[in-house]
Amino acid sequence: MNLYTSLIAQCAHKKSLTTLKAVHTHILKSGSLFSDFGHKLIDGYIKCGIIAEARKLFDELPNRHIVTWNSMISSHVSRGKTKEAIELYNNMLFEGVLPDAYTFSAIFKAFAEVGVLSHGQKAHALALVLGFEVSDGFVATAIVDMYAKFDRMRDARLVFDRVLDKDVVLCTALIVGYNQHGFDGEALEVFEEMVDRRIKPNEYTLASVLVSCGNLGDLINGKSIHGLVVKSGLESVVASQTSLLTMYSKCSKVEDSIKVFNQLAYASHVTWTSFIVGLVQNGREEVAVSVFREMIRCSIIPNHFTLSSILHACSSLAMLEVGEQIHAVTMKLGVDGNKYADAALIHLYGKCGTVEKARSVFDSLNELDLVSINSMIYAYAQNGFGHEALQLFERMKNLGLAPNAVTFISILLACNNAGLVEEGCQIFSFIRDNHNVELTRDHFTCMIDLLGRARRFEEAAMLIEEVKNPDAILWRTLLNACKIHGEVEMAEKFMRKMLDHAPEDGGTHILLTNIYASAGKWDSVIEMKSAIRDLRLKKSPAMSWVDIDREVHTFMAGDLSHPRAHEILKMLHELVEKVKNLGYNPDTKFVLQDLEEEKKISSLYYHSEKLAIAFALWKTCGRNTTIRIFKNLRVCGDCHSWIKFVSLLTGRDIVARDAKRFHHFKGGICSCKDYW
DNA sequence: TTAGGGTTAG
Repeated sequence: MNLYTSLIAQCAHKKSLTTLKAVHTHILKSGSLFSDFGHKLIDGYIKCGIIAEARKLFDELPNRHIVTWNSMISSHVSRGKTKEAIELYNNMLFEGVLPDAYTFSAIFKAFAEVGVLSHGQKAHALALVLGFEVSDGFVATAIVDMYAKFDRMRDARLVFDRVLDKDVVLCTALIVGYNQHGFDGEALEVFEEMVDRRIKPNEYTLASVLVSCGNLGDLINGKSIHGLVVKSGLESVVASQTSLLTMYSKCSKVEDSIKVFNQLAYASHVTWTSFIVGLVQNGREEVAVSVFREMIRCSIIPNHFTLSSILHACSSLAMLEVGEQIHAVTMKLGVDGNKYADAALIHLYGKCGTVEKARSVFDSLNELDLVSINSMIYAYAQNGFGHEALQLFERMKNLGLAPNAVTFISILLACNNAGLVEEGCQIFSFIRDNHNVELTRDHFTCMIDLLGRARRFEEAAMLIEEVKNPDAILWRTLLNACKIHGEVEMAEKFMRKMLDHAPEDGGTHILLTNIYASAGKWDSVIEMKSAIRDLRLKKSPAMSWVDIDREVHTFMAGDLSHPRAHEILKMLHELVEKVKNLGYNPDTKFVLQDLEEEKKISSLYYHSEKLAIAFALWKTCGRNTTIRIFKNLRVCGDCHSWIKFVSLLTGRDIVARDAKRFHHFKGGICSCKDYW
């Protein structure tokens, strides 16, 4: 008997299944009593990872011991077979075997995973009656963790407070619960409490509190916990490092995050991803792309977290070609089908002005959800496809999906960019009557733009009055509408009102200067310019860029410093002469300087978007690809008209993304139908 | 012979 016991123990220790099976057969042949060795064999099979065989023996075993029940239950839980674990637990109670601390520490995880709170609460009551809740740290931790997973932080806290001997794992479970539900302040409080009680935090604790510091932007605590990581000798623990660099990037200390990453001896795929995410969130998209390439070179496989982040980096910089390469990687890795990655792809194609590609990703989705539909509506909105956006909005409602604040911003933007005034007003009143969605400043900005551009200035101004603490952006939106319609007096009236709220807003001053300039009121322009000087405001220079063969070329208005300036100017003059024959007439009201007419015309020619297009046409001569240019400000009316003629003249499709939206020029027509 | 907590995304 002792020989079998020790043999089984050896097999379990070495995880040697073949020997275990041989011992098992030997026991059966020897005629020894199964009840004497059953428990040992079951333990052996569990340790060798063969749960099915353990279960078979368990079902045949008479007089099952509590330890064997516990082993069966916990082995099922740890392998994710939660339903079977709960079934075993219920059988155990049915047979009159009372659970102990080991049983409870395993079973609460199963209830949390299956998602039936009431069953978990019933087991909690039993643990309470049997006296395990306050006396056993393992049980208490499992209950705290379960309540946290059910989003019942108050219950978790009540249990935590009742426990007599709190240890590091129990405290960490509560901290994690708080941090995962957005209660970062509470997480830090528990951390301070444990430090006061002289409970030593470990790598699990530190990883979590660092995330909370990051979420709170609390660099002071973050840095002192960094010190603790070093002091505790946890610098080489990957999760602590991941949380550290996340903390720094969330506190906008991207350089520190880079420093942490560069000092790592090893980085897991999670660490690489966190690093990339931090870079993207801090506007370091280009660095993020090169880090992503480095990650691939190091044979670290990206997952849907990584891919959706890097796709967002491509969206921000409108890097279509790189984005397409990452789309291919996504497909190769089978990550397409993940809702976050798919939404990021739709977003990318929308941001790059390739709506048909966004739609093709959208059409390939097996299941539509709020995020994918929002992404598609936004793609339509930016590109001026108002009716398509509205159709999708209807489809969303028919599917029974409730629109959220993001949906409404996108749909209002869609109405705005397509000039669908009545539709926009209807949707805005719908949001007002629908108490599930709160109206934000963004919704108001969109409506003010829509109304202003439809010359409904008074209605727009009334909307601004409705907003608590209106910001300068709202007024600037209205002033921009005045500019489009040449309403100088109206603009002055709004400017006076606006100055009460945001007297030092540079954007508004510049806008009013431009309104005076386009109306030819040069005296007022001079006055405004001196006010702007007094405020020490700087106007951001107009800039356009174009990506050709993976190289980005940037152009500023009037700047002829490009190494190919000679070719660009030659092409530009040729284009201007040819489009004039087609009917292009330079419109000098877009020149915001007091110059002679002839000088005004030549200053129009050197607008940054014209330089970028001339360069792109020269560089891609003989190809028939779409030209994509990007501009930091809004495209000017004269350039808009010029590009239409150029698209007609050359037969090339031109897509321009300005600060607000896309313009697709084809055969002399723009997708915005001259409304922007 | 049996047990607990962590890091990344829209």
